[in-house]
Amino acid sequence: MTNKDDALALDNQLCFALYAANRAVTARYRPLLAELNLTYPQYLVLLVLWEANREKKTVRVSDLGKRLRLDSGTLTPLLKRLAERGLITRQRDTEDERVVTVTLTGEGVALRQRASDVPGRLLCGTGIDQKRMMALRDELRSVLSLLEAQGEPSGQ
Amino acid sequence: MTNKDDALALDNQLCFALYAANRAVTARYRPLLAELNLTYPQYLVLLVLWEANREKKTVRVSDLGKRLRLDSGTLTPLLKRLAERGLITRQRDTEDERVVTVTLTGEGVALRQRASDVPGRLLCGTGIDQKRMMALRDELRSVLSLLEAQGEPSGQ
DNA sequence: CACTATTATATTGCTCACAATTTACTTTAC
DNA sequence: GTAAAGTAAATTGTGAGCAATATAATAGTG
Repeated sequence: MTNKDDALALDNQLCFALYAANRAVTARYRPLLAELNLTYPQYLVLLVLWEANREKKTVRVSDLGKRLRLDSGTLTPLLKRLAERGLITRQRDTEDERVVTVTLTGEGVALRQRASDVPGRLLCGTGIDQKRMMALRDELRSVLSLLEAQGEPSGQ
Repeated sequence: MTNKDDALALDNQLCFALYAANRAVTARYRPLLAELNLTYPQYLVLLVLWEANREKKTVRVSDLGKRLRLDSGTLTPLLKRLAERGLITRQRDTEDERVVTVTLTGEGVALRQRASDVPGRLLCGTGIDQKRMMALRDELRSVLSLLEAQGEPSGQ
């Protein structure tokens, strides 16, 4: 009795803590990203594109999906909005016409500099120090890999 | 240069770890909650209602909002769906007609038992032990309160 | 070469999240 | 008591997320 009550309560706490913390962080980003006219998922996509751009790598929609754990149902409309804003171009690969390659425009590349102070501005004043942040990040990553590891093999 | 590059690197960002871990956890819940015909946010709302029910407390829409950090734009349609399914009732307070009180139906109360094994089933096989889970929960809570603490005072 | 399976993206439909606005009611000030 | 300010939900509109399905192209099999 108390066991299952506790289980439901703790469950409540951990899953809710994750859920609430995630939304609190994105809420912090919102005003900063609004200055760049970006949403949080759009910013994440651009982070991947900026990184690839520096390494002269091409990025396909499926690459973004793997990296961000998002499917085409989420990415396609998001990328269309970024394309409409002139930050990226989407074009079908001529080699394999199933593939769509995403490329930053000049404007898209330029936006990187305007975004470069976002991470710094976000944390300043929160009282969360670097070391603690990285420890939490590492713990979350570890949990993520545990969650992603199993389920795949046995799952249908 | 390298500093700002590192800061903008996706993998370095706490926010992405949080974002991905949160979605991975809700993805784990999804099949379990689907058996109860519930979504994850609906489950969170019910956790609050079950708790309040045990303490014989009444819950208003605004109480749910405070607890879950959600506004009426999210809660109203969600609660309407739960009401349509016969799990809750929504009724305007006669004392103060601006207020809507949310109450579990018998079916809503009964669902608690069917949900009681969800937390146990979720974690089994992930290799995440209780102690670690609680530490993570505490750290997330602490970060959440830091994020929520400041911003309020200066903000409009 | 036809046939099947696989892969990559797009589309549709449903459910959050949240900003901005609206509606209705209550409280406060005068 | 009436006007103004404040409060509680609901509504509207936009942008995710994701399941399920559709479309189209490639790869593999006989």
